Amino acid sequence: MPTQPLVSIDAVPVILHEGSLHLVLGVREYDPFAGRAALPGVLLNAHERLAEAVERALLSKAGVAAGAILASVEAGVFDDFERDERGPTLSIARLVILDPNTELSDERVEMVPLDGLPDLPFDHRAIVARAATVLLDSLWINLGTTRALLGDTFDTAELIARMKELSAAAGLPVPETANIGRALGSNKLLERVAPAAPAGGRGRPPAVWEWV
Amino acid sequence: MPTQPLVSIDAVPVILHEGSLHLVLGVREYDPFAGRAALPGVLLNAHERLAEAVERALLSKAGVAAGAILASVEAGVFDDFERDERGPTLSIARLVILDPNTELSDERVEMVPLDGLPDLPFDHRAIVARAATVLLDSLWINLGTTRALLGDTFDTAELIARMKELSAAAGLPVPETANIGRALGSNKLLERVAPAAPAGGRGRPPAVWEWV
DNA sequence: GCAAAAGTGTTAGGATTACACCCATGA
DNA sequence: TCATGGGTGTAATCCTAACACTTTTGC
Repeated sequence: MPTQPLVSIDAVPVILHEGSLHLVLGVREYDPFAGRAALPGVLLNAHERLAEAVERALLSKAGVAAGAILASVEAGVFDDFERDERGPTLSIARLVILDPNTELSDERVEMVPLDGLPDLPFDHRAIVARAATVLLDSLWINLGTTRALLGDTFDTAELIARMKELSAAAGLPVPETANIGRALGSNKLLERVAPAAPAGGRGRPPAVWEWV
Repeated sequence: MPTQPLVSIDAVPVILHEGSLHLVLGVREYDPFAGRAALPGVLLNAHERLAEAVERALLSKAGVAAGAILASVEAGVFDDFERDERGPTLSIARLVILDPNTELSDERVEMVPLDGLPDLPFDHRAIVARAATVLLDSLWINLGTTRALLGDTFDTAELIARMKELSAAAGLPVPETANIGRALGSNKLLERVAPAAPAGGRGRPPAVWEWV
């Protein structure tokens, strides 16, 4: 009976890419699931801090530098029945919000939209769902993650898009959005500002908000 | 550089004892902190399930049998700066609600009231605070833990007492309690029933509730 | 009867929801 | 000028917080 634990730290890296939230995956080099895109994860080293392991996972599995991390929060601990004998049996998941300006040029990196996730190896699909739920629940409660997700200035349409994408990834019904602009208007942490760009899409341009 | 992780599973076992919530601690047999009461925790074994490790911790550190566990939920993952070189650097905490009828006869076991916690070794004080916060937040949301905490029938005074004890352990201000009985009356999962015992304390006896 | 403990009445204020309708933009 | 995407007006509803007051108990 072995006495050393097998624990992996799995990042759930989320990035705003071409106007929608994407999951950043790394193509696995080794079995199991060699060649398939999966959450960047590493086996935890002794005396290694959680944040260090997350950075190591992002860098070694997807070529993402630590500086790209805007926020990182706990997303749950997962037992995985399905894993092979050799692999980790326990996964500590951290939701990571990446800077949208990050260059993701590593050849192993793969981005998939949060509202159209493919099949993922291991129990990574369930982990992503939990992470999305955690982020949704922490909106307007954890201001760090909220600001990291939305940026310093954002408009109502962007917020609604993020909520829909996260709800899709979480497997939750599409949220009500009718009165969200009003709610933002009465949020004392926000201030309505004039749009920077002239306009973007088709209809009436949404209200733009800035953190005070 | 060692490559094996040191991960401990720490139970935060809570039990209703003499009318108030108590934390179940185990007196440590070995250094560090030999002789002091601490959360029952074990180093995670390879391929061991979380639930198994929690049961092992309770049995081996406090003599509590697995059958006493009414509910068990995740309470967070903790980095601990302060630990000695030899010890775990990462702790996975699980809140455990124990059956109030459990005989705690093990000589190593020690019970301390949640609303009057002593100093605890390691970062156990912070872990207990987080666990209490998690349980408070999951009241009426996670019905499993809620029922485990309150029992099949309970009265309004008991609920208020549990909320106060948990708030104290969490380091939160004492909750408002003026309209709680009303809220229970409009909860469709509960039904008001006649008190079983004639009466207990001094003033007017509280309303008794039963899960439908 | 008195004090303690808890329930109940009542009210004001605010939040939520829903729905209809109006406004700004690009084509 | 039309379709589109969003904002705004408005009212019904519900929830919340207070605070005073009443009820039920033990002593």
